[in-house]
Amino acid sequence: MRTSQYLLSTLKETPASAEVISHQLMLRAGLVRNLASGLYTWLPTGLRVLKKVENIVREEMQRAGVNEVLMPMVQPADLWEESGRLNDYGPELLRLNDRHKRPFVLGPTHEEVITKLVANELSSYKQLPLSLFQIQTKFRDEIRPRFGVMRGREFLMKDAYSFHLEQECLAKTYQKMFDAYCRIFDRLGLNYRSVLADTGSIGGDASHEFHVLADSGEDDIAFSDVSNFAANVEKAEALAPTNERKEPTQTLTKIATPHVKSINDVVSFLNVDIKTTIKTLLVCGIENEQGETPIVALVLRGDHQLNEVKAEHLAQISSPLTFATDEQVLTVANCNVGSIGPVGLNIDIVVDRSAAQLSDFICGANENGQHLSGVNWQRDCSAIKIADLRNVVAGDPSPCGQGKIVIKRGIEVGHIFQLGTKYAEAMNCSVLNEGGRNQTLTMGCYGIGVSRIVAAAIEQNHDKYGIKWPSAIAPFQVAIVPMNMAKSARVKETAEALYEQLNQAGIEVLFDDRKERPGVMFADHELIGTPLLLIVGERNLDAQQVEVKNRLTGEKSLLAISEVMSLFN
RNA sequence: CGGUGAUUAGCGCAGCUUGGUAGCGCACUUGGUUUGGGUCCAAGGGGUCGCAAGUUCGAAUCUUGCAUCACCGACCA
Repeated sequence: MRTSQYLLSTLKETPASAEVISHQLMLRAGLVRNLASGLYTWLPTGLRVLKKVENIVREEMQRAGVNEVLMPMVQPADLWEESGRLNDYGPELLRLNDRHKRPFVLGPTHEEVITKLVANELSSYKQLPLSLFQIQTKFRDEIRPRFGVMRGREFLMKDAYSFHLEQECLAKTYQKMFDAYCRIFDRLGLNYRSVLADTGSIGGDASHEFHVLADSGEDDIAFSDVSNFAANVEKAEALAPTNERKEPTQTLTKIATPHVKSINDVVSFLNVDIKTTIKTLLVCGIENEQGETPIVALVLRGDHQLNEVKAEHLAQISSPLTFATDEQVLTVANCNVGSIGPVGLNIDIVVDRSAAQLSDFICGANENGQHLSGVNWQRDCSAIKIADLRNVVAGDPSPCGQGKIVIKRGIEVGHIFQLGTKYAEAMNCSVLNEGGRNQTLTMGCYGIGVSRIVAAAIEQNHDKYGIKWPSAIAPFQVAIVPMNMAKSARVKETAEALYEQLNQAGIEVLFDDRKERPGVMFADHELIGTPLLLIVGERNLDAQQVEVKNRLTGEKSLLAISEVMSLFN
């Protein structure tokens, strides 16, 4: 490709709307352009990278024996009615009507469509197991699109689905997919980790996420500093303290705490250690037969944070987690938020393991402007349940039993689930088994965020000059940068000959034939991140040499023109 | 969904307080100059100042409404 025929579209200045480095560089290097919130056009350079990622994913899926299909992005709402997700999925699901007023949705994922397909196509256990994948645009009406293509509303995803008669077989395919994912991220040249994940609303038995480690990531990952344990913080268990709870030494005392509303207020007003305080959160429970929603109290140590996923998993808590309204709080606790405490509270109380370990602690008194000190479980408040409710924090013992927790940020680029029979049951997806009986299939699903990987790769591979592509996904393998080609016939001839030769060899080469000063060209190619530059100039032509510059290492060396092809062996 | 801020040329911004129909840098066009790290000089093109209404002789500027974009929050005990 010649730059004179190519939409380079690099920018000198950073558009004000771009926050993270990958978004800034994707705009500056001319990879994408914003159309509307969360919607992006892929320009030629960006599309080249996207296709590279896509092809690596495709090759590894095929190697793992997964069949490629392509399903519609627009799906009948009926299908979603059938699976029950039309209501469950919420406002992220974009709904629309066709000219006949028939309801449709834009597919945020394709479990319904694929399960329906397989239900129609398969009839015998002999056709199992079967795995299918597609690489396709998804649409999720994100509450807050941000960071460019990292969290766009429309994005490219590889989604795969496997179908099995037995859990055992699913587990095997799951492992195979896990291995395929490792190969994919290895080939992409990314620094990634597989981590234990929550199965979320999808349910199922096992789930792993694949995260690219980067400070701009939106997820917290908990690692052990000793073993290879890694889990999403949503999932990581906070172990119960091992030491015995201390006996009460203080008497229960009410203290006036005017205008004290938050834990931080309590700590500074009373000048106490935050670890001697607890906070009480009121949330909605499961609706009972009378159609009433009971309120449940969740109790945490002051310095700990509620893990919503863990809370939602509790039998008596409604999902999604909903906090009690101010009116409900007043009814239940006789006070406003900020003064709630477990003592004397006449509702279900679930206490986090760490909070349950405290003695002589401080909490709200269920009376505005009042707190209690010297509070002790059992003596002052006995009807409690204990559960793991909090996020792990750095320094906690690792749930694997070895080492301490370290927390790092990650960008979720892959997620695999053992789904079980949820969709197969809903969509009536079954085959005849060996005994001639109908048997519902069990499923796995496996996603990779193809467009997100492009952004994640940049987060991990850049410097102050621009992008440093891992060579597997670079838009071009090499750029020819001629010095003053307009004035030097020799330079022009040499550059043209090299271009011809590289093209013949099938190497992706960008020939910078613009009439620009050297500095402009160098800056553009460094921004775009082409791994190799071939610099052709009068200076080295007498010796029949070109200069080779490596974008990743910054190394420069001279190479005989006749030896250029040796760079690509 | 809540809060905050923004919207003036392709991009980055100034002008608004104190109303008199727009300016800077980059980019772009033309000519010259320069040519191994974003040359320099000169001339030029491009904006119904997000949209709508209002106040006024007169609105980018004041008022109101709307739209879009961005950031923060959605943990409050």
